[in-house]
Amino acid sequence: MALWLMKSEPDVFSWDDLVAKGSKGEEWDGVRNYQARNNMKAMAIGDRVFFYHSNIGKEIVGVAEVCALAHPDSTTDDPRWECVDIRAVEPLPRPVTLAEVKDTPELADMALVKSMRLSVQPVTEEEWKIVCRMARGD
DNA sequence: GCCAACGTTGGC
DNA sequence: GCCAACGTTGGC
Repeated sequence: MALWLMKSEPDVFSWDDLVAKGSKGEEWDGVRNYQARNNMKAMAIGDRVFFYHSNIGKEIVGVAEVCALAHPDSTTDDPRWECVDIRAVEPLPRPVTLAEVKDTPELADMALVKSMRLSVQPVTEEEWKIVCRMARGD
């Protein structure tokens, strides 16, 4: 099972919006970046995804999972763009902010810091564990 | 709201 | 195929 992080501006689509979609989840449409799309094409059902609020909050707020493999993006006729569906699994006990990630030397290589503008990015197992630990507050 | 970073587009 | 122009993302 692979691990990922997806960004959303919460005033457009927030964690609460995803929770409200329930077990059917939501199509992650609108991505128009090849690297982000390639990451989605590499996803498998059940892959875990950190849900990150960009712009407002700038924090990782919850864990979601992939519930549909990459399929054509329904918001465009352009066959290049595909997307997966994700659904909420659980909120983090406490959000982990971008500032905290930046203050954590072990997370200096996270794509969140290094590839700031990439909206769908891989997360290593190590990074995942560290963020989860921070979210628990230990 | 500004602007730096960076990806994409299009002229040559 | 290069690179300047342009558009978008996202932190501040």
